[in-house]
Amino acid sequence: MNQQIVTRIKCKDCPIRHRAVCSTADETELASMEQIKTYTTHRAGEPILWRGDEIKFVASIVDGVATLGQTLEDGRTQVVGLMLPSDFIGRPGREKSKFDIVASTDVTLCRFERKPFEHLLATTPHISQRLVEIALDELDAARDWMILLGRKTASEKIATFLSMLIKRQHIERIDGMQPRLALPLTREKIADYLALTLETVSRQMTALQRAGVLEFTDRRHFNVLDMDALRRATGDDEPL
Amino acid sequence: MNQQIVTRIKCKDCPIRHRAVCSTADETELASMEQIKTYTTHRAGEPILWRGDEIKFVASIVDGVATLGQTLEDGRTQVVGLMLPSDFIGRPGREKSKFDIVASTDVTLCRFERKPFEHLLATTPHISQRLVEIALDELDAARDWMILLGRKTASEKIATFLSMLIKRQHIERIDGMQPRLALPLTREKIADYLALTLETVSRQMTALQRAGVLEFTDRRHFNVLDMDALRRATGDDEPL
DNA sequence: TTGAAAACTTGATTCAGATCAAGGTTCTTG
DNA sequence: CAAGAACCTTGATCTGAATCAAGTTTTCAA
Repeated sequence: MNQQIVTRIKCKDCPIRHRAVCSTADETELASMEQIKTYTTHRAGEPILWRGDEIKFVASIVDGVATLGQTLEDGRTQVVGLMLPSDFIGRPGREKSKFDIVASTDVTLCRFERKPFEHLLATTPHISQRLVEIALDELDAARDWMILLGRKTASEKIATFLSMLIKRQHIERIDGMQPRLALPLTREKIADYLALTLETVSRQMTALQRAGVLEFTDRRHFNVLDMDALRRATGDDEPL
Repeated sequence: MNQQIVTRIKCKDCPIRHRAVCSTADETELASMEQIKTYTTHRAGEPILWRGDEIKFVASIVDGVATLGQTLEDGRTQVVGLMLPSDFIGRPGREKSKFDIVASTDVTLCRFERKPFEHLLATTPHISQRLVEIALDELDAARDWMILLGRKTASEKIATFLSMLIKRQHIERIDGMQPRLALPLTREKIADYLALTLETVSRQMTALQRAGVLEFTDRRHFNVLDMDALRRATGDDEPL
């Protein structure tokens, strides 16, 4: 596991301070977290943790994108989670990872050894409460993804994926400007996340472009031309 | 919502006492839970909570089976969770349900008004710790289901579903006896859970019977004749 | 007890997306 | 900066499961 320890950033200057597992921690609590944290970076494509590995640490994603993946015995794979900045990696109270975690872009982690973190959890209600919220939010997200995997068509899947990226990266339309997005995954990884093939992903993205819904500036960047059309193309009811 | 209040059962005599959200509660804590609980029953087929409804209560399933479901705007449906005895329904801290919850067999719930339960959570670390465990276990289960929905074939889906039923109902093979199982869902609901059609579910079950893996005694009951063959038919790696 | 509805099975046909195939474009690195 | 490797696109064909169809069996209410 190729990784590199980088300079510590002060928690109060941290870009994910207000959204991560530490968001509800007060100054004293933050000080104890600061004690036990380490920053590491992982290059795009490198594994962070394999299925079956001992879970030595938990972490928040500070920057970059990682995938949580599953594999069947014959090699078919499914990405079961997309981890963006402020998301929490690892599971307190579990010895071994059930999933492969792979850096999809260059990733910076704010890492805690598992044992000290578990101690912190047991003694700091603010942090354990935040972790419940995070777990329940992820559970809702996983269940939303289940209807996508089970019942949506290829074009609905692509539209839902792109809408989700826009929503989760907190990208807003600023007076008339159309949102511009970077795809953090290759066509192949998008296919693994949506349960399609890379050919189908490619074709459906081309179709959305031809329909005038969006416009690719290069293979990994696009502008949304018609946000409402994209929303309608997801097949979803209005969100609650 | 047709429901019926039934006689209270004492917590210490409760069949799910050792597995539900109350499992780590001590005697004092159990006493406070006993204060605010109510038992209700729901007939097979009746809704317990619709998507968009205000969440007035949370509950443990004492007996029976309920489904958590999602619907797309054109009516396509996906069951995103199967709730068995000791499972927890509802989400503290959320105002409205994101899912339809429907009794699939007759169901008995041990119910708590949401607000008093949230108070209990905030003041009873044992219960909130247990709720984190439950949420994280459900998250793992949801992610396991994602690879089924995305990448498994129809026959692997059926084999996985039947294996899961055996595992979650804690049915053991007792000296040579083959496990006998009741299907708690109709073919149509199984199809909604596995993202298949009811016709495909029917055909694949017939195929497993013809292959000698299992044997139906009637439409809702079967014996497993070859547990190893069933396990192999799931397509999974060995579990960790 | 019986008639209708619900649940299930089996067969024929269709189709969305997979697979197979052949190139084109953009990175990477020596 | 050249060449190989990744990554992506587009086309032709195939296939697993959906859809359409026609029954049979079971359940349940009147």
